[in-house]
Amino acid sequence: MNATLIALAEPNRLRIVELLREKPCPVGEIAKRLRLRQPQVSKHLRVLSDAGLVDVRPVAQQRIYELRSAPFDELDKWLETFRRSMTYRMDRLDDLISERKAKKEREKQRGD
Amino acid sequence: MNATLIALAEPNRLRIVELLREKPCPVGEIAKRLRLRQPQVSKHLRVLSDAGLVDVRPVAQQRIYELRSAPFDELDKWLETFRRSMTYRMDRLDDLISERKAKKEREKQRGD
DNA sequence: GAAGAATATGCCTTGACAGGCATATTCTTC
DNA sequence: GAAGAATATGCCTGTCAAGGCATATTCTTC
Repeated sequence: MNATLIALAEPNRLRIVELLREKPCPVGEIAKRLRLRQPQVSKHLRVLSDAGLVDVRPVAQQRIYELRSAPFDELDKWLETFRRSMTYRMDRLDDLISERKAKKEREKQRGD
Repeated sequence: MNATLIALAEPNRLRIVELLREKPCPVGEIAKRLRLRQPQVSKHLRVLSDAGLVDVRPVAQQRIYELRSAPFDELDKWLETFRRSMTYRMDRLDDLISERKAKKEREKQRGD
């Protein structure tokens, strides 16, 4: 769970994942489409792989990366428990009010 | 979205969020229950607040922190589109592969 | 088996960030 | 208004991870 979040937190890795959401992709194409250097892409894919977010499949010299669904299912379950415990805050108005208060607080403390 | 993930990626912050899932909580109690130093807790809460994950409500000298639902709703939406495109992808996986091969063949024969 | 394509890895540098601690700030109570 | 509780902030340090680059590795094709 935490591993999944850590892997997804890095901006370029998130971009890679969102690209892979469309379709499986070889390293070179990822690098090209996201305008990243190939070594960095390989490293990011390594991290994603270690976290269980992607699978690799070799085709000739290429390596096709694709998303695994398991971690996303987990994340979904985790979110579900959250939704349950937060349903009592359904009214938007209450949210907006406390939001305004918090913002004021922050400004005040910064001496703005 | 990315901000939410970054905020959640830090292990102790994740613990704080999971604690707040139960009920709103003042800083001191968070520190005590998670066995963290108060300043670190305040700093983590600052990050969570900046990311819009929590709200603050002052009560006497205490500050009660509570989760906001909006970011989790967003995360949920994001995940939903993900699941959609992943099942779609799974169905068409083989098609995409042979498609790619065919494209390569064509490029090759053109002398690319 | 030599050349070249696609990818992975190792080393280095730098920036960001979490923890520790002291201290400032805010609020209450007397 | 002084004392003390609850919290925030500033500074310092160490660590870790991402980017850059060179190079190793693997596979294909001739």
